[in-house]
Parts: sequence; structure tokens; C-alpha cells
Amino acid sequence: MLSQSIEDYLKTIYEVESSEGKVSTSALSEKLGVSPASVTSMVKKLSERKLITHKRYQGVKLTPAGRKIALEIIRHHRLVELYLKEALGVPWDQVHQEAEKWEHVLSEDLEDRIDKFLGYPVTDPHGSPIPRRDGTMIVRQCSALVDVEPETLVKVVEVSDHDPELLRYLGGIGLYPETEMTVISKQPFKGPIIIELTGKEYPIGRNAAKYIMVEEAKN
Amino acid sequence: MLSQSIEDYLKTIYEVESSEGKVSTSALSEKLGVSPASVTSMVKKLSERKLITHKRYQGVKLTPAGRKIALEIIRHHRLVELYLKEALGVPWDQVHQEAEKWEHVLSEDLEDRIDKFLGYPVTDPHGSPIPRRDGTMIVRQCSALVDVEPETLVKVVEVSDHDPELLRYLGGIGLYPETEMTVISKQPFKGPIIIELTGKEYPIGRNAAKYIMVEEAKN
DNA sequence: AAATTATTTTAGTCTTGCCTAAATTCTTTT
DNA sequence: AAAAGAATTTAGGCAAGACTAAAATAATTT
Ligand SMILES: [Mn+2]
Ligand SMILES: [Mn+2]
Ligand SMILES: [Mn+2]
Ligand SMILES: [Mn+2]
Repeated sequence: MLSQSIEDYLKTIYEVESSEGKVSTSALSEKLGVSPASVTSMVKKLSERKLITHKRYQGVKLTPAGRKIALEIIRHHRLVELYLKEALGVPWDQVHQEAEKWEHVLSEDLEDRIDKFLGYPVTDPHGSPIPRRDGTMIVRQCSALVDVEPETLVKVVEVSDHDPELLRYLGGIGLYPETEMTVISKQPFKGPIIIELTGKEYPIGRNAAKYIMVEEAKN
Repeated sequence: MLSQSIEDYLKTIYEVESSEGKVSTSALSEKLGVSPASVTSMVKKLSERKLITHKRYQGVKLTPAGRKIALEIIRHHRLVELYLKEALGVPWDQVHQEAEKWEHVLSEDLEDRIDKFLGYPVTDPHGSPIPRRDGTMIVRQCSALVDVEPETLVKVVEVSDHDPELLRYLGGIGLYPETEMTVISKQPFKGPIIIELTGKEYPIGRNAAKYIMVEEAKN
């Protein structure tokens, strides 16, 4: 059995690797809320266990074994998020913090029961893909809302689950994964992006728009 | 926030206090699977935190504050056990070990949602009473099957949840809380107790019969 | 190219929760 | 009442996972 701490490190390394490519000590320190020195010593331990590789001053990389564990935890996390929403009606801005704890105590048996209950889902409440049991995960082509040109009809693919306040705002205006909307304009001087959704217009701040992933909708 | 370890100590102290009256270092050592020396040092810490009282060489007692926390954890445990059985179909011999982990990661919000989903239940799948939110719990009058005289019609109140094998056997013959059955005979030389249940007779070992609590059924 | 700044690692501590071995205290037997 | 035995506590250590302060290395600026 791996400690909760090790599981969180591997998961975070996976996430940083996906979103930023390079995984630096400082990035991990920030995301995990732990000092850089603590990261260095855990990195040492994970290397010894062959879950990551590490070149001094150059960042870390998951080995296949480490990646498999990371995806296992992410699978737990996302299944639990969806389960809490579907089965117990937990609002989508709260499921993340609950799942953060539950992901570490989910047995394989329960994982399977939840998976079955949900009908073998492929995405979580925020639109993120759920890794498969075999440790693989689909990758999708999509772009951040902030990079989309005005006058485009887009479909929401995925929304970051880390900021409850943003999620509440988006939920309030009816912006969920699978929702279609039109980018009306991008206000100058780093102003908000205006979108149209079910006939109404709403502003989305540039920063928030970095965390909303969309794809072009066919017509 | 209390550590998982502290929560488990308080819960175990409560359980030993209920079943044996006196809570000795060695009893805790045994139930928690930890050396007596480790118990002594944790006892010291819990006393300092005013969660228990301790007289050297004389055992420990929960303070009201400690009892409240113990019952909170037991509430989590029993709600989770019932939830796993009802909502996810986990067999009753497996719910205990899952709940043993989940009890420590259940938020108050989720506790309430599960409670509501289950219709505010009063007992867990093994017949144990579920403590109320306010930290109180009903106590029932019942006796161990092993102490019942032959020829008595009894109703099962509660079954110990600690031995999966026993639970599977009992489930197999249809012996659950609320089941009525007749004690036919007690075989001599510490032999088994014979019970009759839905027209058939089954043997229950003396030792197992210590862990089955019953009350006299009216007629 | 040298100096400054930022990042990462090392060194040394701390807390939690466990351990074993030895000493103490309580209980039971003779 | 003394001795033997059982239970409990003390003493001293260890591993995990965090921290701060200082040293080493890399990246950026002048
Ligand atoms: Mn986590
Ligand atoms: Mn999510
Ligand atoms: Mn139980
Ligand atoms: Mn527990």
C-alpha cells in the first residue's frame, strides 16, 4: 500500500506533466502546498522506488509504473466526483474537495460497483475523461476559451474543477460540459470575453476563460 | 482535525467501555493491534487533550468530549455500512472493513446526505444502533444467544460485525437482525446450540453464540 | 563575462505514531 | 508476608513526512 502522500505526489506530477510538459520542483511545491525542500526529499524517495525519474535541477518524469498509479488515483477521483453528484446530489463545485479524500480509500471492489452504478461513464462532472481500469485514458483535442476567435460557435468540453467559486458562477449561467455557446467578442485591454448562451450574453474574465476548454461546434 | 489514529483510539475505548466496563491498556493494545507501550503513550496524549481520564495502572475513561467524538465516528461507521449495503449492494460481511476506512473521511455534509438517502435509519446492517447527530445513542436490553435457555422463541437484535466468516454463515442460513428463531437445545460438553429457523435446524457454536444478541420474542 | 536573481538541493529539526527492552507496579500464589 | 507472575509504564529508537536556513547550481541581466 502506498501512503496518501505518495499517491498525491504521483497524481500531481501527472497533472503538471499534462498541462505544462515539464515538472519542476517549484511547480509541485506550489500545487501540493508544501515547501520545495519537502518536494526534493519526496522526489528522492519516489526515484528510489522507480516511480519517477529525476535529473538534478531538471525536473521529474513518471515511469510507466508511476503513471499507472497516477491514473488509478485519478480514476478514483473522477468516479467519486461523478458518483457524489449523481447518487447523492452533491453540487458540482463541492465534489472535488470530497473526492480529494475519498480517492485514497476506495477499494477495487467499490470502484467497480460505482463504475457499474454509473453505467461505465467516460467523463466526470467537469468533463474530464475518466481513466480506464487498464490505466489508459483518452486524450481530446480542444482549446481554451480564451484563445477562441469571436463569432465562433463552440461546445464546452471541460472546466477546471479547482475553483468552487468559478464553478458556481458557471453553473448559475448554465455553462456545463456539452453546452453549446457562441463567442461574441473579446473586450480590449484584457477585458472579459462575452459569450452568448440560451439567448443571453454573459461576461467571462480572461483568466477564467483559460480554464474553460472548448471545441468548435459543427455549425 | 483529529488524526485517524486518535479517532480509532477513541472509538475503541468506547467499544471496550461498553462491552467490558473497564478499559485496560492491554485490551486496547489487543483491539488496536498495537503494542502496550504504544497505547500508554497515546493514552498520555489523549489525557492531555482532555478526551479521556487516566489513573496510572487503572485504565482509562472517556470524558464527555471524548465520548462525543467516539460516537461521531461510530455514527459515520454505521451509516456508511448501511449505505454501502443499500446503495451499492456490498454484502454484509464486507461492509465493516470498508467502513473502517470511510468513517474517517466523511464530511458532515455527506453524512447528512447519506442519512437522508437512507431515511434516517436507526440501526446498521448488523443491528447495531446508529448514534444520533447530537452524540446520543439508544441502549437496548438484550442477551447473548449463548445464555438463552432452550425452548425459547427469540428475535435477533444484533450480530457482531467483526468476523466475516461468521456473517457469511449466518447470512447463508437466513439469520439476520429482526429474524425470529427458536432455541432448540444446547448440546452438552460445550457443544453447539441448535436453533430452528424457517422450519430447519442449524447448529451455532458456543463461541459464535456469544456474538449473537437476542431478545425474547412475545410468543 | 561578471554579477545578480531564481531555483533547487542539502543539512539539520520537529511531530506523529509506532517499536523493543527494561524497569516499575499491581495481583496472585505459596 | 514474601515470591512469582502479569500488567503497565518508562526509556530510547526509528520511519514518514513535513519545516527552516544555508549552500549549490542554473538562468537572467547588466
Ligand atoms: Mn488526494
Ligand atoms: Mn473533476
Ligand atoms: Mn462495523
Ligand atoms: Mn478506523
